[in-house]
Amino acid sequence: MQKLTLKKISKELDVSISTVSKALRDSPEISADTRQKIKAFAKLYNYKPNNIALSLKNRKTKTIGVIIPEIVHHFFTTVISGIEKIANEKGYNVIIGLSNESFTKEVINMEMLANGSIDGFIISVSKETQLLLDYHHLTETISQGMPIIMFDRTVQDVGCDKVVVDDILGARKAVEKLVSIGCKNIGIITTMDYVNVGKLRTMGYREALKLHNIPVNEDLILKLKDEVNDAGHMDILEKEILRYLKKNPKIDGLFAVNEIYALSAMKQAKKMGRSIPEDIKVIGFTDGILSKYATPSLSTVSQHGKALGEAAANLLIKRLEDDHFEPPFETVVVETELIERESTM
Amino acid sequence: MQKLTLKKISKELDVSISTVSKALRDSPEISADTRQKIKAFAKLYNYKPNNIALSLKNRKTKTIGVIIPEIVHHFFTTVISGIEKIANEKGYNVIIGLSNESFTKEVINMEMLANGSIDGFIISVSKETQLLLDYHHLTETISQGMPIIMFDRTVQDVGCDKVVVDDILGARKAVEKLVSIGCKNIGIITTMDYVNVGKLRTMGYREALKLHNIPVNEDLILKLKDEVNDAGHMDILEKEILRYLKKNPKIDGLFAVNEIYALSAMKQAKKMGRSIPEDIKVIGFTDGILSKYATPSLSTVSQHGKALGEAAANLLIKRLEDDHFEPPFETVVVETELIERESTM
DNA sequence: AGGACTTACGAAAACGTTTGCGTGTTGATA
DNA sequence: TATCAACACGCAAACGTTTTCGTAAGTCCT
Repeated sequence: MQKLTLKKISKELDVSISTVSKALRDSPEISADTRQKIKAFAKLYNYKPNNIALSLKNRKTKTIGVIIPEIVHHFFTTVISGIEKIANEKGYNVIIGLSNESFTKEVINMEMLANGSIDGFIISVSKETQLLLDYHHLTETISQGMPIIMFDRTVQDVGCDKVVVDDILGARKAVEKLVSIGCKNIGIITTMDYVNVGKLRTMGYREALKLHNIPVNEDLILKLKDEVNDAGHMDILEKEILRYLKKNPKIDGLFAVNEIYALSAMKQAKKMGRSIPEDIKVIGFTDGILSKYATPSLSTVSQHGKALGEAAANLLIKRLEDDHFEPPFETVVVETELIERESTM
Repeated sequence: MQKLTLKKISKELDVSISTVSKALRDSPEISADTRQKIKAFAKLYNYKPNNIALSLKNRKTKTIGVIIPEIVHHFFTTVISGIEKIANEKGYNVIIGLSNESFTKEVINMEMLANGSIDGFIISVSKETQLLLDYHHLTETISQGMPIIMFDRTVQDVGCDKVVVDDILGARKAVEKLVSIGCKNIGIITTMDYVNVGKLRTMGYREALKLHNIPVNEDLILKLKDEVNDAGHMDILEKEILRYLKKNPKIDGLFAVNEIYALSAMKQAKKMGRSIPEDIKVIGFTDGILSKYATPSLSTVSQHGKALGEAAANLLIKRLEDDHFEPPFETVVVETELIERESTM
């Protein structure tokens, strides 16, 4: 039994297609009699209008495209769940494209979707895009009249709405917390500077120290190359961290820009015979599942990913429904929250 | 600058729409001359055919719908990444619907997508659906000529392709491992029976014991209610587990049907002064991020989620491209793998 | 020069909707 | 009885493609 269409109904009931359409939409043009008949038939055979045809007619697909670097990542999934929640409430679908941190895949994915499949984008750009500084795919999409909302990994020079977490403030609050509970030698484990969020969180770290008149010791800043993040290279990551900890034995407080760095650090510290939080207090970034179930559980800066996703979706849908794609653009800042757990108690 | 269409090109170049279409598709009907001219123009202004129009014409959307209970869940995200990989390779898009473990949302989501938006489904049903045993949305979709691939949480009585992990065997291998390294009192922390995978893994546990002539002690089987999985109810979960461990002090081996149960158990055991793996060896299920970064790192049964997703996507796309939606249906079993880490060393 | 072919293009239908407009039938009114 | 609303419905266009078919002009042959 194939899908029912207006045409089939019209044939079956011996009326015209337009009569069927109007009847189903309760047009007063159609007599109550035939209206009932048609609606009964449609209900009986469970007629549902074809979305594609509607999309073509209305020039709206009611679906939004989400482009993210990776999906096996707790933060991004929370963002998606927020997007999906709002989208669902407002009758939108969510189509997902993964860039796998590759510029090319990001471009291809966007081009694939930009040709009518979706009404607008929500995107967090790949690391490679941040490196190459090539944003033509973004600007071109926007100039073709398709709205984009950027989140988390945003790029300054593209004009569009953005939803960001206050990385600097979040990091600052974390480090200040460490200061306030008595840490004298606070280190940071972070990423290379071209990763936007890593850079910002490092800035927050410096800010906090300056604020408390603590001189910044560059030795205490460990910048990890991207490669160590690969699942396969966990050993390298751990070795780097171990070396860092050994080289800086006076560290009594540690701020890591993500969970993995934080947990690895805790593990290596324990291996060195130092206990947490007694000897070293640790705070991470991103309230993922790891922090919660670690032993000791990890204090962390929550980014409220779901709220972020909700904000992005709301922003996009508002633009779409208002049919207003021009500046001024908004930048929503989602507040971070320091969640205290065992690693700083 | 709005999107370019065939019509606009045709107007601009003063030819007919069909000429443009044919020229762009390299039809020999069109003279080399005009062909070049049209292609140059199209390239210059970056013409891309409208996907929606193509979908309507071809009655194919080249997108596949994925319905899962939750996205903030490592296993599901790995599955999605596998699906997306294959989909991407074959020119398909992936649209995601979240049921949040609710039957109603599952039905609504499917109905929303089934009306032309997608070519086929890949689905893992919600717990509520498993409880209610109501599969009309699945069977109806199939009878309308839309193929469905079920994975992980499958239902027996729906005729369609399936991709499953061998839960029984995986669990058996885990428990046998515990036996082989000398555990005499092996407990299991599992879910209520209506959760399919929990039930199967419990069966595997029983099988393994029987195989080694170890009598099953029902006290050692802890079945946790679903509610304790909510992020907010972690304390209840931990209390339940603690009570269980105290009631069964002789436990020296523990098999948990998911990571959270396993990690919580390790934490509570440590709290009781028992060390892992010396006093209690632990194995979990699902090779998530928690297992890898736990301290001690957790031995676990990997389900190869990505491979599972790839298999599902391949199965679906094969059906779609072959235009063959009838039985016989396949059931692909993805092998599990026991990953040994510190918790059993 | 007239017929048969080839070449090069346009018209139109189809996919499934929605909607403005035209039109035949009815009943009422003058 | 002629006029005219009101009513109830059908036609056709439009969204952007692809593709089949029709056809005008040009070429070739006898």
